[in-house]
Amino acid sequence: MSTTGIFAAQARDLNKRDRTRAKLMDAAVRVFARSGYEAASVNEIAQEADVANGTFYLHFKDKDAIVTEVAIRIAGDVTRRLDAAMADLDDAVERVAFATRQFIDLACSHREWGWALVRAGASLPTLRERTAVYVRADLTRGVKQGVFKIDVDDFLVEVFVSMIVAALSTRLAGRAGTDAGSQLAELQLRMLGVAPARARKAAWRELTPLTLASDDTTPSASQPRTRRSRR
Amino acid sequence: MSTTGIFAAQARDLNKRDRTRAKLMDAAVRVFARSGYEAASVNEIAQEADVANGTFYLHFKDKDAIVTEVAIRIAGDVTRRLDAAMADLDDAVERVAFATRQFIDLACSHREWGWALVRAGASLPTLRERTAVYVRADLTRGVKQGVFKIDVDDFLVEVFVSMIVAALSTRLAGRAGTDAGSQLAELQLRMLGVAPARARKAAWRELTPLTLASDDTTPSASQPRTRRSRR
Amino acid sequence: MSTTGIFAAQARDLNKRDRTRAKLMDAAVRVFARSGYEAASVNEIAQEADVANGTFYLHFKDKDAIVTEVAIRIAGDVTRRLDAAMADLDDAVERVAFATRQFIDLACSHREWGWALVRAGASLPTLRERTAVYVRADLTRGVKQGVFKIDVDDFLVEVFVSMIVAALSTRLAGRAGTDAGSQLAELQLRMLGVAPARARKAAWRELTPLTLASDDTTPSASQPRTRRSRR
Amino acid sequence: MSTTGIFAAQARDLNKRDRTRAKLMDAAVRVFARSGYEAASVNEIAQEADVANGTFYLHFKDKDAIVTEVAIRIAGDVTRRLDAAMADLDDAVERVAFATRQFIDLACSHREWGWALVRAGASLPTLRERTAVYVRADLTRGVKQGVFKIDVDDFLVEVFVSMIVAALSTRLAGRAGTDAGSQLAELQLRMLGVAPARARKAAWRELTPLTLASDDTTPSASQPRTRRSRR
DNA sequence: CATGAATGAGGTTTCATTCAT
DNA sequence: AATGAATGAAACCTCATTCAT
Repeated sequence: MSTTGIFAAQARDLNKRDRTRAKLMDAAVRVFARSGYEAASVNEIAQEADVANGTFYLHFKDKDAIVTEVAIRIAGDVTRRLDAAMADLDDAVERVAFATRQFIDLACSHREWGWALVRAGASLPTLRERTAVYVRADLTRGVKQGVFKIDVDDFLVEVFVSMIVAALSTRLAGRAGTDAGSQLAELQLRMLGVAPARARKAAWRELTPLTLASDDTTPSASQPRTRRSRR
Repeated sequence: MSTTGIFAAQARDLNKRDRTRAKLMDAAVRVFARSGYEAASVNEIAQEADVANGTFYLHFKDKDAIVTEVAIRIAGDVTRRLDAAMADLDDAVERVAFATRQFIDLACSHREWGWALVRAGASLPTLRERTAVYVRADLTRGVKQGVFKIDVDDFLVEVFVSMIVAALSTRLAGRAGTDAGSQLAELQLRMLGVAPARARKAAWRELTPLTLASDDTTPSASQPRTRRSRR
Repeated sequence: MSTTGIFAAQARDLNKRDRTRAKLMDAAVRVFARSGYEAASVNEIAQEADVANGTFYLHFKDKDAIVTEVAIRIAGDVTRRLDAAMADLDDAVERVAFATRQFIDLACSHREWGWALVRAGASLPTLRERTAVYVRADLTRGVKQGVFKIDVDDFLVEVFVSMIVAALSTRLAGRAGTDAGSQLAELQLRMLGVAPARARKAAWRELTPLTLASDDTTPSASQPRTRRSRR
Repeated sequence: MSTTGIFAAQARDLNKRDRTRAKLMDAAVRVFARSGYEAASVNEIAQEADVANGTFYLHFKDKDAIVTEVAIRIAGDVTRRLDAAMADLDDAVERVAFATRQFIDLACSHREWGWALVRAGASLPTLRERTAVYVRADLTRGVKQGVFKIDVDDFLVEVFVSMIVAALSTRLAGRAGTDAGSQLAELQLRMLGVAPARARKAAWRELTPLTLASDDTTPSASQPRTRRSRR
């Protein structure tokens, strides 16, 4: 059960068809993490999911389809999670620092989709686009609040997101420590025009780790961990 | 001549073997630019180079070999070019701004290898590593000069390089204008801790475009183009 | 039915996978018979078996694998058959004559694997080794019975087996008659030191032809053909 | 000079064309010995001969042509050599024993063409045919002299030659000692109907080793070794 | 729904042979 | 004569996808 992937956990109570579908998606994430999108083979995914290869095509039109689906689901899960956690966070500086750090930590605590993100991310425009929306919103908010001295455009968003992916990759590869998120957040805030002292403070503030909803499904009251101290 | 690739241009006067080799390398760059490294096939490269498929193997063991060779050559050409142009530039702020901007402009004026860099860069560790050396040197220089407020480590270098690639990608895709280099340089300098005003000034200073040596080699005294405004 | 190969006949009642595998093995035997091992191509085997080329690789890693499998199966079938038929034959002279003759006749009545043996035998060390065990046993038996005046070693066994293959080859090529087996057996017995008269008698004794078990498996009581005159 | 092949040694004084041709033939022998005929590539032969690959085709139509040529030359050299050495040997028993033993010893002292014989012999029908003529002559002689009790036909000759090749192979592989020739000769004589005592005596008689003419070319009077004691 | 054998297009790689130099 | 780069047919093998069960 602990080795069961996120999607399977979420689908535990659904019908068989959906459970098989979820098994395939989890398998895909693991395989993409291992080998990247191009090198992943449908057979490998099916095998990893412990179903016959033909079964794959009952659930997905082709390899592209599962990638897209996985990307959408991950993006959805994560942004929903982050969004909820930041609901009462108004300050753009804090939001950006929080989102960057939590995203990196989240991806690192689910190494498989962290790697999938890094290894297959290039082939997942959907993922980048969906993420970009949230990034852009927070950057714009910061401009409106007068704390970010930048023009928010595609260019900036792209650069901003790439920094996160680069940080994630370096951290997953073990070439950065657990405070990679804080380091990056500080760099990003300075880049956006936030005063160094303020950037540092926001980036290194104590943080309660998030977990993906799925993990909670298991026991019930065991995790009262949505309580985060917000400034 | 304009359709002839860089390598072929450089090999114009060499023997047939080397000219074919150069044709293959130019073709590889075009194909990588078009489809990325993974999707590129040896046959496609050979076809693009207008040689028989078997010919490829007279020159390179496999796809990896040509990619490595291409990466080494590009990295060599570019860093040699940039290095020479920055020989008498001492100020780290100016160096970083100059290098970032010229690199992006250079890559954009050789769209094919610009795209190859973006599309296949992940599979070109050699390229990243070789580039990283120069980046690190300038970042360290800035720290020593007291203008950068950062710790220089793998993490920072990786993030820094990723920003350049992201900017390049956005610009090549037409989602950023010709001043993408300046925009990015400004962001980077602020990120490194340079005062905003100073960052802006260095990033937007007038600049004489570089060209790759190859294009020049032919005529001799014709280009007095090492004229760079020095602050 | 007569064009169906031995393996396919044996696999008639098995599942599809095994039947395809058997078809491939039969095809391999035919192709090896036609062109020898080296010249045989996987595609040719697949084509001969009337399956897609990719199908080959679902069943065998490469040409080596199928050749080994075929060799093991043939060696198994034949030695099992001969062994059973000689179960109550104690006299080494009779055993050697019987085995040599039956082997050659058997291989000639299954021309395809006879030729495969001859054409690909060199690449079937497994086959030679497995056969050698039985040969050696009978030679040793003869020495113990005092009828063979030889040292039994690798050298002798190798020479002995080569004689059989040479005889088989000549007979298959039509340059020897149906009594090639007897001729060879007589030569071999004399070579081993058996008195000429005794050699001749054993080598030319009337003989009931054997058939490979496979042909029988299907109909049950229909073939009371295990009637062999035992001396 | 000692590493120079036989053909090159023989061609020392010829014109350049013939020397190159000889180098190619020597190289072919070495390559066939290493890898067998099928696996040998023209490029490999050319490289071994230290000439450009295109040069091969100035001398031989194709791979088959050089094989045939080599076979003819070797067969010629050897049979000429053996023939000369047996010129005054009348007794068929002695001739057969002598030829078998000298052939095996000769092939073993020129390991390269010994192996070439074994590895590529199957593809050298010419070689077998040319050898067969001499074998047949001696067998027939023995029948006429009343010492061999056999029918001389293709079948017998084929078996007889195969025994020699098998013995040679076993010896080259190191699985038989230096007296393999004698062992085999004794077996063959018994097989042919020679009385065991006589067979043994002829097969184990003291023997002066032969060498191929080529080796002599080098020094002059140093080898007065064509003197063989003949009974 | 699920299975898993089979398909076949398309990739990789080798090598006998040709041909411009 | 010799060179050696280039050719292209043909081998090898993988894998997305289909289909009979």
